[in-house]
Amino acid sequence: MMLMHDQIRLELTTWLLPSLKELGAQVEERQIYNGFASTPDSKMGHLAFALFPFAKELKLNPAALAKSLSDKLQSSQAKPAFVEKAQNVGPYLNFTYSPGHLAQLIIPQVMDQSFFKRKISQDMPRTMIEYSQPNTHKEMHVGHMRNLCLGDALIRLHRYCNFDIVASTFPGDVGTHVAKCLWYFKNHNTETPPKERKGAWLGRLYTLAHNKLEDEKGTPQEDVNRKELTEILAQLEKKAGPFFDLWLETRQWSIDLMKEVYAWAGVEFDVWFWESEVDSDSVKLAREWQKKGLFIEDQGAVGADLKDYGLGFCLLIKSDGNGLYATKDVELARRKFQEKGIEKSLYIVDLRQSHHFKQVFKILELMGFKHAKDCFHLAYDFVELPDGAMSSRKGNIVALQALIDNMVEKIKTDYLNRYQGEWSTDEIESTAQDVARGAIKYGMTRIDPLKKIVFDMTEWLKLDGESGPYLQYTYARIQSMKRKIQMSVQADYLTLTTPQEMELIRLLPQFNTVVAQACEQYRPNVLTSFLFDVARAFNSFYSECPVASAPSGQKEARLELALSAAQVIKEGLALLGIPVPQKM
RNA sequence: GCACCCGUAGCUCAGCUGGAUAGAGCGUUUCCCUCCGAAGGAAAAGGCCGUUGGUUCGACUCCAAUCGGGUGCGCCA
Repeated sequence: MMLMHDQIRLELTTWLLPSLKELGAQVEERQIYNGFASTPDSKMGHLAFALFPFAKELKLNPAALAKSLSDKLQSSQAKPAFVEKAQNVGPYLNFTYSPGHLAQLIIPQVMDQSFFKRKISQDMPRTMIEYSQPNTHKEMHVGHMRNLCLGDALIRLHRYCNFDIVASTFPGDVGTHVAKCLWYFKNHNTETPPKERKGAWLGRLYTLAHNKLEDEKGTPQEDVNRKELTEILAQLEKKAGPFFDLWLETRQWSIDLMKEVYAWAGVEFDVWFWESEVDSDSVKLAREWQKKGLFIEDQGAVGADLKDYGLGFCLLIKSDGNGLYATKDVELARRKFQEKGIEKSLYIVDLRQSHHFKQVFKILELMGFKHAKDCFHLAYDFVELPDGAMSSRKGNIVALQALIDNMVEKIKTDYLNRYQGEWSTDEIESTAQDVARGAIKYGMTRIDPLKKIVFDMTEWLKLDGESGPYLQYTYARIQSMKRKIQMSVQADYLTLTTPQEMELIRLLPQFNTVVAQACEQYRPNVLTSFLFDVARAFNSFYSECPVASAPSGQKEARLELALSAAQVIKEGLALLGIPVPQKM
């Protein structure tokens, strides 16, 4: 359960509760706590409390109730220090903050990190988040990156909110795509494998294989090809023969590629499930339930008839005796709960699989699996190119490693090479890498998961406006201030009075609430837009409020405000897996 | 045919469990580095929130219908 952790709302709640009760309302703390909303304009106050629901209960005019409440509050002694005034405006009670007092409350907590350690929730179910299901023998592209960034961000968000999270991945290392790739490798390839990035090279062979097979459809060669592929699949099935050996070797190349990508992205999995490992057990499980009568035979194949539930027919065992993706997912779900001791299971897979997961979860339910209700598919829309969908079969993909190289190069030539001589080559390189991480991860998480992303390379290389580098730049700017400005006396927070200071102070304490919301809604973009607001507020403050030249006391307060903004940005970006450079 | 997702400014997107005058970024047009980092800031222009009904004191938000786009629906994963 999510807790009421926002100190500002809590203090206001405590203040309002007695007065509302005196007025006859049957209210609980949480109702009030959840009743605060932002005002349309800071001139009207900084936080609003709408009286509609209480007026309805008391059968009063909301505006009149707001007036009575406001009157009662004037005589109340418990007014929080950060409230400058509470004013009834129509049906609302609007609170205007005193920026200095709010700063006094918030800045020390942010500076000593205690703000980020508040308990946001308790008793949350042990949850497995499965994400990143790349195929071996194919190249990884920007589409995979969306899944990776989304999954990683959700894991970090959940952990921040006290969830016990098990991160898992389920790569596809068996199936016809593998056979096609190996077939081409052995029978048609003339190139020698490169020394580095073999996984990417192998992925390109897959595309060549696919195209060759397509081209030869309808020719006498088609039959030959099919027989060769069947033989390869048979060897993989038996786990013996030259193709099995080749599979072992090339599979590792793909795994190396995945691991390189994961290392670059700072992603770590607690559990790796392999399709090849659940394959045979999954078929056995399906056979058992066929005997129990849950799955039926039809046209030589076996599956679950889900027509009563509007889910059609879910095929589980092909007429050749092999299982399918759904078969594996049924067995995998069993393993997750029974072997890993989880209480909730989240699957991050693109929305094309929605139907698949509905079928799988229904089958689990029909099998009497008590955790069927604890399985959730988080569907996200995929990444498209300006000229349409990406497909490794067609080969029109933006390869991940190429994208990263491209971006790093661009960052160096456009920005960082100007520091040559001043910074070491390593510093330039690692900063460029971090900025590229920022650009890609922010770009992938800033869009609502349910909306598609059109990947336009030139747009992504711009790095201005609402982007990861904008936030990183803001952070680096503040670090630079920190290096240059000395603090000599105690900060006098009450000197913080400008609208820019107010706006920034008002935003910072919302961090935990925003993170909780992003987590609950599985939408990291809630966090990205908040961080962007903070950075924008800071940059506005920066241009309007001189720090170094401010009188002592105010100088310290402003610097601490800036440093607090930097802390929030850093913590927030960390939840998106984005590093912050000290300079850039 | 059925199901799911999306439809807000020229483009890309925000808009919290319904609430006060719908907001950003990019692009366009102007300004701002004798001052802590211009990957920055300030300002202007740009909207019948796909359409039509309904629920409500109140709808971009909820419901229904409809149009447009996308994706799925038995031997791929």
